[in-house]
Amino acid sequence: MSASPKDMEALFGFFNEIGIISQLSGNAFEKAMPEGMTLAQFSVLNHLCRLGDGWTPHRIARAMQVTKGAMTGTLKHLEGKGLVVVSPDPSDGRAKRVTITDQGRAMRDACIGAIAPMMQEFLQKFALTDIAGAVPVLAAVRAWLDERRN
Amino acid sequence: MSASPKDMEALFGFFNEIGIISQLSGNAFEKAMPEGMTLAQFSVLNHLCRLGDGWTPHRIARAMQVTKGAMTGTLKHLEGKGLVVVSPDPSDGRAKRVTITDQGRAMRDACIGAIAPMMQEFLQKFALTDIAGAVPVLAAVRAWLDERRN
DNA sequence: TATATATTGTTTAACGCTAAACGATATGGA
DNA sequence: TCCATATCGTTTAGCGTTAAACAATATATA
Repeated sequence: MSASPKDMEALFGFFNEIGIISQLSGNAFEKAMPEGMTLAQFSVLNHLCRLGDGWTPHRIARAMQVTKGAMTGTLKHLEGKGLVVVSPDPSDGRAKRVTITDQGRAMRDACIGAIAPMMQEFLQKFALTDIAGAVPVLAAVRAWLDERRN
Repeated sequence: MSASPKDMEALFGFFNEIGIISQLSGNAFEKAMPEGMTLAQFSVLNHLCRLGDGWTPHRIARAMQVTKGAMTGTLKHLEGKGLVVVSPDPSDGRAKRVTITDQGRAMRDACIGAIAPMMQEFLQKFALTDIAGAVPVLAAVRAWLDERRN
């Protein structure tokens, strides 16, 4: 049995909403964050803070679901601002290691603080349970897409 | 009362899933579509097919939640492939009008056909009701972000 | 009517992303 | 040991996006 046009429309609507939310929310985040900080840059800092640093660029790229080339650029920006340090891996001549600096940690905290008011505003409008309720489906879809890609 | 760190995490998780799905799904679409067609280009064609053409670039840009500058580029690509025609508006010297060509309609159909197998695959894994069930929340969030932006 | 303001579309700079090609280094098998 | 293959990071080309500045045209107001 093949998908009816009606089903296609519904799926389209789903992915369309997702795409627009991604764009609008990412934009809102970047407008709130300290000058020059992007969502991609913040995500890396946040990742290093939460899960520890010393990772290779490649492994960070995989964790962020992004290509190596994209990560090269993002790390270059972060390094230029002194928020991370990228040094050669002593045990592997091909690899590098990424370390977050104190400045980087401070910037990550500043970003979270800058975003908090918007989150506040958001929670006044939406019940957290409704939002959290949608996450499992989203996570399943994300996992499927991620698996399918490889 | 302010949002707890736990709440922030949950919200972060929500927007993070959204961002990744947007990126992965957009990528999967573009890989399936005819060579050179992008999601942005297809979206414009689809819009013109479904809601009729003769729109101004600015109005299309608003409908797609995109800046005028972004639409200028997308229309240029579509026009270069002969999929749309952009002509001056007789009644307003500033404006232009966008018309879809027969080739454009054919390309839109080809894109939908190319995407169908993936949709098929998707529906074998996910219940449409689960997906459709998430749409109202997503639409509400999208509406909030859109309104908040202005 | 004349001037100020608003709207439309384009252009540019900066950032993000992918895909593909490359150089450098590791690793595993003949 | 030597060579083929794999992995890591960089670079480039191409597309998408925003924000901001511009030119051209419309509209409204004084």
